[in-house]
Amino acid sequence: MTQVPRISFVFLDSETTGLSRPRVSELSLVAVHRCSLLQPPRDPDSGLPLPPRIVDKLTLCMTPQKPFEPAAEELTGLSNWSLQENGKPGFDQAVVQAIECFLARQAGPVCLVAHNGFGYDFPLLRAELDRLEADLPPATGCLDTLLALRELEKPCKRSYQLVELYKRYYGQGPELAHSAEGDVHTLLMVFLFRAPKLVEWAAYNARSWADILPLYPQSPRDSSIELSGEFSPSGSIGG
DNA sequence: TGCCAGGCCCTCTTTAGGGCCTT
Repeated sequence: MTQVPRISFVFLDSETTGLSRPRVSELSLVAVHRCSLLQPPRDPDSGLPLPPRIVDKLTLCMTPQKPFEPAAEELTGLSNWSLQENGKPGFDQAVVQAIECFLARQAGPVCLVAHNGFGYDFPLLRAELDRLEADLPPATGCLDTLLALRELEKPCKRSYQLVELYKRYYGQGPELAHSAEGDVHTLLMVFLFRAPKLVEWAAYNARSWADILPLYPQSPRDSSIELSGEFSPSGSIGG
């Protein structure tokens, strides 16, 4: 059997204001013991993996200080109004500290796992951290299940949307979709279905967090939004 | 004023174009 370095896997999903220079509105991190990934409990009838014991979980909602795109607001059920009304601060130093503490609790090295992570979640997290001049531990690894599963299932050409993968593996749709916590659970179950291959794949193909570039560069416009600290619910910024 | 993502992958490809994937 191939020897695979001992890695802690942390599953990550973010909800955002949309697809154009997005800001994070919700972030969810889930840690599962390595043995739970490789030897999960299984349904005695179907043999399919059952949800494993989650050992650490962090879900944070935050006011993104940028108007939601209508499609994102409808999809996620979050809005600038609801988040601000509930007094949720933005992606600030407290969020950075929460992430740092969460990762520090895991037996290192940590490998973050996200679906389309290289194209979206990781560069987005990098952009948010850059804005605060913060960073993650340099030894942090990154695994993109979209890239990995496309590679492992070649020549499969069917959809690789997270929900479609879940349906394909488990024969039904996930219970929760388009909340960070719901999607991270869906991601975890998709990972479990292919866990031995993905764990081995990660050992040789995970990228370093240090190689993740921000989704977009910081601009003076970002700073002006930040400094204004407010936005109008109608969508205009700063008057 | 007007526009508004972008990287990756596949193929009817490579001097390109279109679809996928994330919200």
